[in-house]
Amino acid sequence: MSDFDEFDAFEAGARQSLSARAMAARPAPYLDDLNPAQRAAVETLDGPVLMLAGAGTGKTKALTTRIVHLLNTHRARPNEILAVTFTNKAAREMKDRVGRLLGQPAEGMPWMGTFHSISVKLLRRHAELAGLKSNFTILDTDDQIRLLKQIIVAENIDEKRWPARQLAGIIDGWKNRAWTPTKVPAAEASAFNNRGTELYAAYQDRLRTLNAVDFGDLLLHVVTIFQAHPDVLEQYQRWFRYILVDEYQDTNIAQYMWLRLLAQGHRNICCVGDDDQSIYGWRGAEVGNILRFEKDFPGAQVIRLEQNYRSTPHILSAASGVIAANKGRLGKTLWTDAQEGEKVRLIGHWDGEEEARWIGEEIEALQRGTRGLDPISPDDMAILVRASHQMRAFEDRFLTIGLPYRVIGGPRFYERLEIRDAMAYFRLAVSPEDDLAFERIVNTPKRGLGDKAQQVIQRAARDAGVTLLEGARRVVSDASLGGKGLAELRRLVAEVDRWHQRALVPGHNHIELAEQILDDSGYTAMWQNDKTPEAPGRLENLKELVKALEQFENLQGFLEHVALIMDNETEDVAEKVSIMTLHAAKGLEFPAVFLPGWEDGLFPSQRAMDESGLKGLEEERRLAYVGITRAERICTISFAANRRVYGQWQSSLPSRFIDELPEEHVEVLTPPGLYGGGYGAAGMTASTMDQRVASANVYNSPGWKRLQERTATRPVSQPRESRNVVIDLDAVSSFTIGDRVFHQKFGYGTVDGIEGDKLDVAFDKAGRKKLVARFVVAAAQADDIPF
DNA sequence: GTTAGCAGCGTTTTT
DNA sequence: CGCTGCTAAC
Repeated sequence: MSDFDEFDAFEAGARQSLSARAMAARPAPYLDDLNPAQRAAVETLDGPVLMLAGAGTGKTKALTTRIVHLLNTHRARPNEILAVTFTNKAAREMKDRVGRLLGQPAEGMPWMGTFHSISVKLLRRHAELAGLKSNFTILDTDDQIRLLKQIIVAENIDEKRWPARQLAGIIDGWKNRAWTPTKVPAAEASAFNNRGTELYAAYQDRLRTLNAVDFGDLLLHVVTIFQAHPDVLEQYQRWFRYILVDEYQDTNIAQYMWLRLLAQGHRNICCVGDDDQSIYGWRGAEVGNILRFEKDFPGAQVIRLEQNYRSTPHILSAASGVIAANKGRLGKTLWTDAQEGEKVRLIGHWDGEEEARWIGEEIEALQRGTRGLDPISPDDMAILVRASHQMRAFEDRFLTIGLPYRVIGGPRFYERLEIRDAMAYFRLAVSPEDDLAFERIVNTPKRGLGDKAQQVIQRAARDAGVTLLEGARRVVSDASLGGKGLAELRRLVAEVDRWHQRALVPGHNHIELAEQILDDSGYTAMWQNDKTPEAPGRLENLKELVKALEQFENLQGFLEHVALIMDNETEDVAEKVSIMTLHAAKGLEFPAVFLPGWEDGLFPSQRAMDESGLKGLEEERRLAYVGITRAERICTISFAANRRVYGQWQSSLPSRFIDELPEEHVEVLTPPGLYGGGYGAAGMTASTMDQRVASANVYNSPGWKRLQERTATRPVSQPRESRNVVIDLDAVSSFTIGDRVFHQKFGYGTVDGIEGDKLDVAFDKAGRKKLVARFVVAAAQADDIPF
């Protein structure tokens, strides 16, 4: 049954009257679970509501309980509630929790999802109003850039000086502001060498021809349809009795307009957010949306959730102290009942390597339980960095000491080359007219169909006004192409036809078909024959892709799903420390959090300050706030005086955010090996330092001096005599010098030396690394991962 | 058509 | 320093 069936019946006048108001609300035991503010947020159902929910104040609980309350009081039926999130993860969590509260799966809530997934649903229904067919394809960033590149080249613009990536950024920015090509203000006319708007229009034309949309279009088309067709808008305004929005501080202008238009009907819109956690301004998010809420929605009630259930008072106060330096906040005062706990710990290091070393040891100490603290599992610890390149130092160190870790947020599954290639094959099998998919795979694997051959196909297609596949068919029958390429092309066309025929059969085995496609096309073989370190992993990923198909009825359903779901959740069981960016950490919490790299220029990032001035600095400060408030019990901030940046040593001052930490909530730790003499003291003069950083005048900065004044005498985590290193004799003895080995991250290499449980490996691509033996396998084992 | 070698560059990234 | 992406030579 379509999600629109009931909606259509409603539009036809067959809606049953909601007996809600006549009916007494059923008992609501779920309300007893809430604090007064949460309860107000749940029970204030009518009219606009802004729920200002600080970090760790039970916002999701309030939001989900509110939905349950709406249902329980019969204010709305499940399909009349529009509940919008940003991420699929958040949508999933909301569904789960509503289901749990209801005691049954929240299946009947078709309008609970991300901005994008809901927009797709709306746009498929009204595609013709945007000049599209309802089976349009959704391009990801990669396709988008390839398309723009084609346009730029076609316009004879020097792609070097004016890269497609940049144009994509400009166009995205415009779409985020809900500007169609004709609506781009004159002030933007100089964009992209004065040709921005013109190329934007060309790009939109091309998308329409391809029956495709990019991510920005999903929102933009819906907004423009609503604006141009009040009758359509009105239906939805009437249908959605209650609207809920999560992470409102992250909405951009287009999303804001989308919401405003829909909310004009019943005016029951509840936005949840925290202006202090707005960290996506650079991506088009407008903090202004949340700051302006009361003006935008007159009569709005603002409910503050301020009781924090996550962190200790010291951590909370430290975070509040930092964020207090921002101007123009709506303002909240977080408080907690929790026990005092540890102060926020602050430590300076000589360089980035030492910082990584110290954190590694500290993690092991926390894991064992030191200084009267209960042991903390590595699963409950996280290292949050400003920029992903900071992760490397930790990975290197942790590999050396054998500390298991996981990196959150790396390249995502569906963005990987091999997955995108495979998907292009599937797309072509489902819709042979998908020219972008055809282009992608026509010479992958190599079929001797290079630029020249592809030009011939392009021309044939354009001349006849047909798709590339049809163009290719003509080229084959005319034999307007030479030798090997022609034979290969003939084969490819025949194969696509065959796949398509099979894909059309209702109830066909799509998993078998997918495997067949990858095998017939030679794609699997391509990676099997590839001897680069990545190849085994790629085959593994392809296997996973096929496995993912099991959850769908056919390829089409799968492709539809994947276009919007780009997440990569691999649940692994081992206890591991998490390493991720501060951005990726939003919404998460950990008993122990490490915040390294608090140096001016790195954090706050120089670039953010240069490009966005005070606005940029304030966003960085919010990022600091997000970081600190991730911690439940232990929060450790650190910085390094020296760091290698792009191969050059650079020294920096402690972050200005460190100065903003209220002293009474901070304990300054002394790094091992430095206590006694202290920082700046005689033993650390330039003469004994690395000459490369001798000119740095770190030790006279106000921040450094203040740091010293605060320095407590208690040193922590001194190098320990007995480290609980378990030497895995099997692992040690299973390798000898000269062995070929394989490592998940570094690929293939040769064992060069063995010291205890550590191997010295010269990797083919990644260089020399010292790492614990159990992180590598014999190369022969990695060679034949079957597909 | 493929590949080696070099110039250029270098936050954050929910969909 | 190390990666990406293009040009120039096989």
